[in-house]
Amino acid sequence: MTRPVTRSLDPATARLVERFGLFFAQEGLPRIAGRITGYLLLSDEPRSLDDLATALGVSKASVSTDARRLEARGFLRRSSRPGDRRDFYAIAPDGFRTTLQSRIDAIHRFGALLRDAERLPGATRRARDRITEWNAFHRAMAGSMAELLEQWEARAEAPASTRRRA
Amino acid sequence: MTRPVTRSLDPATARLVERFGLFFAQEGLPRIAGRITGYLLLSDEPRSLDDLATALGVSKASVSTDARRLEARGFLRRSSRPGDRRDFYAIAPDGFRTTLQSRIDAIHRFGALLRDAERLPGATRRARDRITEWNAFHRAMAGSMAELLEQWEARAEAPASTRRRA
DNA sequence: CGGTTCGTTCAGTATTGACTGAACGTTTGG
DNA sequence: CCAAACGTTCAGTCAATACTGAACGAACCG
Repeated sequence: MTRPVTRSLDPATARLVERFGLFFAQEGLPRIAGRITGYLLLSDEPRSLDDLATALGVSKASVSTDARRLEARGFLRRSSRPGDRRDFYAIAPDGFRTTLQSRIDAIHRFGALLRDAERLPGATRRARDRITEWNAFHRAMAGSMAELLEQWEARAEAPASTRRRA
Repeated sequence: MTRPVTRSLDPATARLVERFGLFFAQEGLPRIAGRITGYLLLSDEPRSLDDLATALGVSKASVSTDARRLEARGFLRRSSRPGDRRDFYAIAPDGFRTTLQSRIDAIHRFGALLRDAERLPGATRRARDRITEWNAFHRAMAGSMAELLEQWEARAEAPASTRRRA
């Protein structure tokens, strides 16, 4: 059980994991974080740092920092086992929930900026109106995302039989 | 009319514009792009490249590339005036629309990745189910954003009298 | 035709950040 | 105690990119 990953991944998996890395990089996040995410998404059991490092072919230092960063973002969950000193990482069950929440927070921070811009003494009437419209749009967007979040949580709490798929 | 901006901004405006720059930088975009956005958001008339450069205290080269990049993203609109060889930039009226659309596209690209991961031969049942759930969530999110977009366009097309302000 | 005024491009610099190997402190087990 | 196995940290390297000044080409104007 939980056989350690001593060798690299098979080509097909490696290619897919790499695509995760590239996607993350395109979004401005470290590529290794993407690879970790892709690999853990396909892993059933939580993986240790050494597992991740050898499977992905990167240094343990990078895995340590990136995994911890992903954990801080709520994307991964760190677990430990009795009698084992290692840390294990797995995809957090509600990972996207935390991610979406941080996106909503960012929108609100931008909204605060817009609010201050709107109140600037030098702002003309037209500028104020334009900013107000932006603000309304962003508020609507944050609201829409928050609503989706609530619906999803309600769905997650519903019994599996009432959903299309578990 | 359209008096050129030969000197820097007043302190309060400059501070706010700088906050836009910092916000953009935090989101992984060039800081100057944020400053341009903030400044144009407060400007009534479109601004020339030289106006932008002197007002923001940066080189014209930077303003040229960043303004063009923002234009490509649909964030700014470039205009010209008869008898004037200069280009003028202003906030695009439907700027957030294009921005949101590109966000939706990114989600769909990620969805394609998840679909491929789901179909990976080595994937176990549990992994497949986990990925399916992720995919459903992202699809719901893209749908929610697209819906918001439609609603907003409908609102934009409505006569001004039915809205709070034009 | 020059000379001026645009915008863009290009080479170069500086800054940021990803990534690594090695060192470190801690815990476990002999 | 010692040695091995953890995770973290730190100095250093490397690549990407933001930003600049100067050069460039095109359009306009005398």
